[in-house]
Amino acid sequence: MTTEPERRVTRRRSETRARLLAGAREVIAEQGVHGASVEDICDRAGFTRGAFYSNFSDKDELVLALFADDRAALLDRLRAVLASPPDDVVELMSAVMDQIEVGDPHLWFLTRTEMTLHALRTPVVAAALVADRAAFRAAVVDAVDDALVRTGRSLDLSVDVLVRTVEALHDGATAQSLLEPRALPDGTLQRQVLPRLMKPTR
Amino acid sequence: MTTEPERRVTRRRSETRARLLAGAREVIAEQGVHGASVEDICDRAGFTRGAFYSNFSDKDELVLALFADDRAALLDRLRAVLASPPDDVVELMSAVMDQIEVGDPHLWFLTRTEMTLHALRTPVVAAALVADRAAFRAAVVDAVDDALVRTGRSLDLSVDVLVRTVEALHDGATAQSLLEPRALPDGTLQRQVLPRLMKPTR
DNA sequence: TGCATCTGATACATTTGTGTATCGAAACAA
DNA sequence: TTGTTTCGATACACAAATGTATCAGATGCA
Repeated sequence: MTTEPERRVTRRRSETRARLLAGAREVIAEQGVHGASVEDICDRAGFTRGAFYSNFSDKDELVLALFADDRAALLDRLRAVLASPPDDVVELMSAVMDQIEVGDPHLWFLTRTEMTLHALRTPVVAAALVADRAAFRAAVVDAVDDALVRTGRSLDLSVDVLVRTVEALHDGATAQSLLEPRALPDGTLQRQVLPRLMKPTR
Repeated sequence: MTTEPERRVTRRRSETRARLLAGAREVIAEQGVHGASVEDICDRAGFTRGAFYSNFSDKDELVLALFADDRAALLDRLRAVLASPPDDVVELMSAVMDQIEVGDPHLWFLTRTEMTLHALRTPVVAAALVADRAAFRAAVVDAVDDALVRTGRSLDLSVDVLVRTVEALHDGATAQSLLEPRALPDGTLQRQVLPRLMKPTR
């Protein structure tokens, strides 16, 4: 075992890194992972490529960092909600769903979709994404089970299937809402369909 | 109004064009619209860039043609199914859903997702996509309404919302199935959830 | 068959993107 | 402060992609 170079990270550096990631998120949303050049990203963040290559070895590394950040942030938000879960399971699932998407739906959807595509094309990324999603589902399943026990009710649908369905529905519905904001305001479909999926019985 | 140059299209030419489109579909699925170079596409189709620029003015034009083809083909398949619709509405919707996706799910999903992303970034493309989807939904809604009248049943859910939900669910579920083919074989989620969404009543 | 047109390959010029090397300036420890 | 380390800008070399011009051979028509 050799000791690490032990580089200390200055405040300036971590802010530069954060700004580069934020810039990358926007540019990638606008142009896609391939379409976004390193130069585009730096311009957006207000740096030159020197700063970029000082912080990341190449674009792949930045993209990985960006996606990993997003997934970690999602898990954090989820845990925050599940810390004090509502008793009503429909409310609970609504609250969970609200955490999936945060900030501008456009930016969120494009980033998430780019992440999915990237995963489908890159097995290592797929593995990481699948693992994080499994953790997400497991946490929700536990919370829903607890709530059911607490209130003495039950669902006639596997909770795991329910969570997967909610995820799938949310993704697809958001795509439609972004394409037709007038005809289908964001969240409309989800709100109409979710209660119908889970009719708890005593 | 000036008359068009009136170029006649030889058999060879249309086959070249078709092969270029087929090559483009594959390469774009693998690398995304931006990631696919014109040269990549030509290699895949077995041509050089000369053939490409003889048939398309640039990559944008080819991408537009590819997506337009896909949408037209979908509408054709739909009409074929609706020519002899089953009486049972769940069966009917299943049959419709089967037409959405055709061939290799991987290729299908990646192409469709690239199309959605492209539309979200390009208003003109979005308009075309939205129009075609509206036509799709309208056709399905009519068919379902007919079937309901025929069998003297009714649904407790707007048919338009139902169709949108099925589309959304199908997209999201396919993404999950591609990422986790073992845990969630293709179509599993759809088959479990669809009947639950539409409980026809007398 | 012979002629005119069309098609797609090749070669070139240009643009765009990547990654590295260098160095002044900023940040921090003493 | 002063000395030392780290950061990010600039400049350069190289690679990849695009689009145009040209032309030999294929194709279709008379």
